[in-house]
Amino acid sequence: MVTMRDVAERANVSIATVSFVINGTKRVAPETRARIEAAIEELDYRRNVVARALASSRTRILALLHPDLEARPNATVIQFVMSAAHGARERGYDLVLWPVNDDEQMSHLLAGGLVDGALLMEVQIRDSRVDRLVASRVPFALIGRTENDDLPYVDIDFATTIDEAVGHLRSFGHERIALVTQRTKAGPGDEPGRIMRAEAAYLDATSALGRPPAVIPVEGTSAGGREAARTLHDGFPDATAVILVNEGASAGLVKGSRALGRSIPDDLSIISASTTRELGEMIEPSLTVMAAPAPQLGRLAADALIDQLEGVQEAPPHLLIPCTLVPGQSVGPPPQARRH
Amino acid sequence: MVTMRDVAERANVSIATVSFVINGTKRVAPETRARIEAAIEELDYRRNVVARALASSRTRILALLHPDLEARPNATVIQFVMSAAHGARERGYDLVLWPVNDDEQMSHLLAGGLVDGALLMEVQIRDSRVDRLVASRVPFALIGRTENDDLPYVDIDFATTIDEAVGHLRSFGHERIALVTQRTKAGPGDEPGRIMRAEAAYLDATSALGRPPAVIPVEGTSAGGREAARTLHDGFPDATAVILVNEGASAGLVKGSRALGRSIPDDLSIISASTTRELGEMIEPSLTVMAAPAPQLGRLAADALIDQLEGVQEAPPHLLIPCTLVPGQSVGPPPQARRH
DNA sequence: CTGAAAGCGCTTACAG
DNA sequence: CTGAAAGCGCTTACAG
Repeated sequence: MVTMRDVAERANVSIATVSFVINGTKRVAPETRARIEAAIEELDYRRNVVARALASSRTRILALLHPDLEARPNATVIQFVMSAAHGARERGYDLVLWPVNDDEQMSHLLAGGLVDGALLMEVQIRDSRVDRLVASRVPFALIGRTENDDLPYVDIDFATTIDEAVGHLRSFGHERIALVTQRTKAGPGDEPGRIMRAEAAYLDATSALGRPPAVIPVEGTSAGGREAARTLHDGFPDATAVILVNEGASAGLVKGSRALGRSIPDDLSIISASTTRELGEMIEPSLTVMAAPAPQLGRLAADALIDQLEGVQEAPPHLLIPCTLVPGQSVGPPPQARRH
Repeated sequence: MVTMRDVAERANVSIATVSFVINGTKRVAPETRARIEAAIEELDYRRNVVARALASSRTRILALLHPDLEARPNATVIQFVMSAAHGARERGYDLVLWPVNDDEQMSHLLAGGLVDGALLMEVQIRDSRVDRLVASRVPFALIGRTENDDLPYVDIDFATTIDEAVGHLRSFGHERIALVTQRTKAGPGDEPGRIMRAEAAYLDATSALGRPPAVIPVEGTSAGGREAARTLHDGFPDATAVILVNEGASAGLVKGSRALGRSIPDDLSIISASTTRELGEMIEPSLTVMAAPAPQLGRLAADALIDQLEGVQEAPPHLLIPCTLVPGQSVGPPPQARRH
């Protein structure tokens, strides 16, 4: 292994000077710099990142803390992960994946000094992991939000997203609109913020319509989607449209509704919010979706955290981005409107 | 920050002894050990992983090298990633995500000394990244295989998988079976091994049937799937069944075939090989799939690599696991058979 | 069974 | 503009 010492000897300088040119931390005479750069080139030298980390007490490694899902993570989660990894790499940082469900284990990992900062996914309204993070003194950024809006975060703007979805349906004449959400093992209050915020926005919008709300929480699976179709059919027969905030149940809702003899969109219009375009294309009829800005958000989260680590920024970042409407073939006028 | 020195002072021993009990590297008198453990507990000491890495020249970090996909990685890829991260963590290793397409950049990262070993995904028959990996002297395991079978790998057994798929279709009476593969930007020969191996197994099986082969390479997207439906319809009208080795095109093939007036499975039977159960459930009618052993393979790859690093193993690991048939509703008897 | 000491390969005040 | 030296927090022969 070629070390900085080898380079220094070959260039006839001290290792300090080599360090200065590699890091650009001090001005070095042009001729000296040239000699050093030549030596680096000739020896094919690469600075050891571990030694650098120890000496500078900066590892340039970030952790991505995510629940260790027995269930399959959905496509949106993946886009977060990949774009965060990419964004980090582009700025010279590495991203380690920490699949942890246990607060204790998380604190342990954080205390090991491997990472300079952490990104936390699947943040809940009340989230003990966030308390641990704060206590660990490791800088972080949340992907999602808690009740406490002061912490640095990056999140989907669910209020705007749901408003737009409702507006889209209303423009077709729908007034009775149901909401399918995701059931969590956690009790009420500990659910992911997206569920609570989407629900709040939905309640707002339906109260404006003067119609009683219809909220149906199911599992994020095909079976959950079919269950939602049944509940909708039996419990809310007057609903002419439904908005999903449950990626995994989307396909099941469509299949389940059709199995119950309801044609889409003739009998029922469907919008799946906070998901991917690809999902919409896979389903028949093509689903109208609100595409999540996951690819941007992952990178933004990484950038926000790195800015914080490098002292580039002023205030803690608070970024909210709504989903984008991607029309498919699952939304049309409600049955009454078509009859007239 | 509390260091090993703090612990040593509090327990009245040298830091060497503290190191011995933490790592279990040397026997220590029970009373001494107890004093040290108490001190660790009281000070809530956590060994610094960076210092340990530098001193022991073992970072306990693994890299997961994967292409930096502009396109969305499919569900199977994700399962690999997540299970590899989980498997690594369980053995005390961290997994960093390295989205790299450029060989040069890969070598650079490898030379930095951050990782003890690497896992390489999306391996191609001829793969310059593998040559770089070998040259870098960093231990590795492949997820997939090159031509050179001597290197350590973990892979899906495509030959067996395709054989089973063909067998399943033949048991329903199909004789004319087409294969839809994935088109790659790389030239022939540089495609992912799974395509070549699946194709070879398919050619074998169809030659046994005495029928000319029908191989249709398309993009791994919904549009690609629809294109495959058209090609199949126009170019191979006598085919009564099709096997996909193209996860992303599965839904499009179903939608496209139905759009062309072909009922599934009445007019055309479909099996999607090397994908997830979830994909099968999402599609209407439910797709018969060969579920990829991705959740196991990711972990096995991590285990194989770690065994290698820790000198636990004898020979380089060569693990092949076939996909599992999960019957859906997309396979039935061919039209001729039903007519009789 | 325990300790003193060298060393891992860098960065960074501090001098000059 | 450059260098000598301390130090980052550990591990690991080597002695005793």
